[in-house]
Amino acid sequence: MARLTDVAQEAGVSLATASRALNGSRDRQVRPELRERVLAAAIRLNYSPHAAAQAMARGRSDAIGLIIGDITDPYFTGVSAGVSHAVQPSGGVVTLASTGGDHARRITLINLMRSQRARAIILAGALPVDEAELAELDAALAAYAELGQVALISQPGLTHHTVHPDNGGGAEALARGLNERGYTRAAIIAGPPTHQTATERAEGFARAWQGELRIHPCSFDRAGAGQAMVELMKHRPEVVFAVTDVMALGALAAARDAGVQVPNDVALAGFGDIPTLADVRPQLTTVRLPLEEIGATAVELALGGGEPQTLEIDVNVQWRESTPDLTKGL
Amino acid sequence: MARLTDVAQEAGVSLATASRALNGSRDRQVRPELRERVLAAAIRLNYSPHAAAQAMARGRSDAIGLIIGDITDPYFTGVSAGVSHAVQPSGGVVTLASTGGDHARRITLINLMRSQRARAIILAGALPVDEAELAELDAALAAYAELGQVALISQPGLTHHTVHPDNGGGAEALARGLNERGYTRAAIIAGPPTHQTATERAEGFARAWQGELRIHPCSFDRAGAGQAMVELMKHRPEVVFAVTDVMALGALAAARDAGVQVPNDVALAGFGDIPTLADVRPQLTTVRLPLEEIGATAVELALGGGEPQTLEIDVNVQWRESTPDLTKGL
DNA sequence: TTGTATGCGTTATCAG
DNA sequence: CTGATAACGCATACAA
Repeated sequence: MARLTDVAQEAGVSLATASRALNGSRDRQVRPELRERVLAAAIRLNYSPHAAAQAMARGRSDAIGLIIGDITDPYFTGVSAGVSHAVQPSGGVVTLASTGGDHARRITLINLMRSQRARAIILAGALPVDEAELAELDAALAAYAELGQVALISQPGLTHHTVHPDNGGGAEALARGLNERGYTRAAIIAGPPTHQTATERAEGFARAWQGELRIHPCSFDRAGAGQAMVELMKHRPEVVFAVTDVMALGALAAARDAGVQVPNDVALAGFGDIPTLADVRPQLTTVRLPLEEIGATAVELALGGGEPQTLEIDVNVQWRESTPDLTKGL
Repeated sequence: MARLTDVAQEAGVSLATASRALNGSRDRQVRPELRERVLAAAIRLNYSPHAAAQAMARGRSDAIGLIIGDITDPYFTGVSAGVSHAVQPSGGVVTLASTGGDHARRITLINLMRSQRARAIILAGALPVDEAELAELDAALAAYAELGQVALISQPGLTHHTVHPDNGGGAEALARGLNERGYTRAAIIAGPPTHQTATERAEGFARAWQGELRIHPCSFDRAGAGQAMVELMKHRPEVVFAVTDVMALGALAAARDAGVQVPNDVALAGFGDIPTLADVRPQLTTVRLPLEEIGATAVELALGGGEPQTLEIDVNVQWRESTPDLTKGL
């Protein structure tokens, strides 16, 4: 593979000149004629700059690291798309890696990004509740933070930039709206109590809800929600709130399997408004998270630098078929 | 940020020893006692190896580049998950980037991976049909190929490793099965004639189909498929085959909007079996692509080296509600 | 087993 | 404007 030295030689100029011609360092100019010669030589030799060498010589890298939970999860891919688009203009490169929900792997990935000397790390996904794990995460991020910016997409709690969707507020609005629509007996498919995002949503709902309420914990996925739904059906709630859309879909499938009709037998609401919902019937009421905006905001924060700040992202309820208005007759 | 030199000094050993202790080069051993000292020093100084420096000194990188079309597309995320899992054990790092379907950006990304000196490039997505574009792509890959392995997930046609889902065969099987189920008037929502994957599927279907057939080109997405569906409805086909699931869902939505019922008024089939389908009713007949397997196979091929070879991936039809058997009464 | 010295490809500093 | 040359941080051949 041709090196810059080779290009310089081929063009009959010095290494320094070749570097300046190809890279265009802004303080040094190169005579057009020479520049042409260098460019031509580079093309002739099929030259490709050695990114690692550049990074080392420059002492910095233009990569930004994005760590997500699961690449097949529409929540994360939505955020990733936002990050990707936002980074494009600044010519940055995104290194995407997913943890699969594994704490150890998340730490590993943070250290990996540190090794890469990434300009920033964006970490999407709920913070661990376990004290030891949180401390370990904090330590890993702190170690990185003396090198680059960190932006969290989750809950406030660590001293880094944070993008925080208003989970509690959204769930509150949902609860109030359901009350107004005549519902009085609700149940929450709440996910694990150890999951901060899940908890924020469940608590927000509970805070605003007027009436009977049953809270059923379960695993933070489709299957867990399905099982929870089966259990909850025994108590015949009027409406079920699942703390994520994916879980709401799991609940919907379980209901269908059990011969329970949504919304005739029970109303159902989710959280997130993932694209998948467009093709689901009945259309699901949910709380919309602007995923792309969330990702883009994280990039802004991370690249902007400055003191750590927390940005709240507004969410809003999308009322749809799965939660009909009971006050307007059947 | 602490360098290896600092660690060596702190531990009272030479640079070389520190390197060997932390990295464990296999031909040189380090006395356990010294190793402990180095490890302790590294932790004390919060040392993090400089990946770029390592890459340069070693003359190689352990990153593998994955280039996909769209990160929000379940087809690509499925493949990505497969790649990611397959790479894990070998300790590799995946750099994921998406082209957004833009040819120029794809070329840019290939060159970027070349700059990174990635050990392999996995390129997922249909090859361009445009001669000039194909030539440019070929050139970019050829330039990279003298440095690392290339694995294509698409159609055979370039001299690199290729993972090729049997699009034509799958579509043929679908067509035959529909004939057996009593259908005689079909239509294809075919996508753009310039899209190789779309074309393989449409042609496979046409090849095996016995009876009336109308082929309707459109853009390779949900919206295009919806418009196509509206057009096709005027001709009252018994069954419509959309060349991707996403397009089938677009068609389904369009049908619903037009008051046309699936499968009562028209049967519908897709291609891919993306996870989304689990929550769609009626359950959609489709041709299942084993996405994770496809991704994993690409990794095997790329990391295995050797002469370029093409691996065909078997697909199979999933018969579901959207294409009832007409020969069994209503 | 340990240490010394060299080179990886590039940028940046400093003279010409 | 151009050209030597010294870093950048690490791995490794070679020497001890």
